[in-house]
Amino acid sequence: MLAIGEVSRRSGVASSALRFYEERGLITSERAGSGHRHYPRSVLRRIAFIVFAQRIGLTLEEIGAELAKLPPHRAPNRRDWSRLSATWTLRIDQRIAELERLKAGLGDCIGCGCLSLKRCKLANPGDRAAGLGPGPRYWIGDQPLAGA
Amino acid sequence: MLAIGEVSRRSGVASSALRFYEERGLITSERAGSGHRHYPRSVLRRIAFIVFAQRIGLTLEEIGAELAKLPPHRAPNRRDWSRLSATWTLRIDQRIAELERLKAGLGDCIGCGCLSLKRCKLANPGDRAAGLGPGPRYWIGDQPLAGA
DNA sequence: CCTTGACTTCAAGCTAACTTGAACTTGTAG
DNA sequence: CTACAAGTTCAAGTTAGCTTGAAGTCAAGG
Repeated sequence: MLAIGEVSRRSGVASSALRFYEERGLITSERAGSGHRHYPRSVLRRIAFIVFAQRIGLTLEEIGAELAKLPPHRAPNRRDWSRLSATWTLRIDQRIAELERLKAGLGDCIGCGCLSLKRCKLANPGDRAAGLGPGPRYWIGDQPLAGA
Repeated sequence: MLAIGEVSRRSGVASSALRFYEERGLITSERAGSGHRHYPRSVLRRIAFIVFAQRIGLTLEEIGAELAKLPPHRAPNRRDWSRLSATWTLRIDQRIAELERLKAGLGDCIGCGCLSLKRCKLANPGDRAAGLGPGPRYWIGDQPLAGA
């Protein structure tokens, strides 16, 4: 069992962040009689997952949903983890594809002045990986005219 | 010359956002006697640039710095724009490379439980494209032990 | 002239993901 | 026993990128 400071040092994630993750239900801890948190070693793998997932572009809420799929009362094994990461691979590929499209569009769209909202769909609408807040962005594929 | 509502409709960017961009120096407007903003058509291309750049992962501050490189008293031409986007291509490639590393690391690191801070450097330290706030993240390449 | 809608400014609010500070308790070393 | 580091909770602050609301102005149609 590890104290919060120990986990923080080993993971590189601040203690305050760990408490925050716990509040959000991403990790759990047992409490000593004193009230101090104690973590099993396996929490480190869980934290690694969180950090990787963030880097890929998932929100903490999404990450929480993924983690909830792990077996509740058993230490996750290799297969459990790889099942989760399978969906990531898809997301990563989608994000890469979007970046490739953006790259290709740099010359075509900004360079040439093609600002037609109909022609210039560089990104797939469904992608929330880059999570840039609300508000329509026709150029990035939000379908300005079709539909509603 | 276009009114702010017109620019908003054509670009898909909210009027409030346009005012915000102006406040941050990303775009400029002329004022009618009434105080209303009037934009030249060229502002649309500038806005397109902003939207694309955000999608790639640049902050508004970085975008402002890029836009500041455009000729001040002349409408930017194709070459001007492509000069700017040249640096983006590099960023995009770096980000793609990071995503590829993450993808490759999914199985290796989380799957197998390799949580060693020394071995598990999946991302390049300098990359701010994903901009996930402060705090060290050893696993993503922040060099925990070397250096200070 | 009156209404309506588009515009103005300014201040405050929002979300995500944390951090920071205050005030307090616990565990350990000397 | 006394320090002091490390832990606790809770509330409030931070940054980015806007949005929303209040209060008021301006322009065009009837």
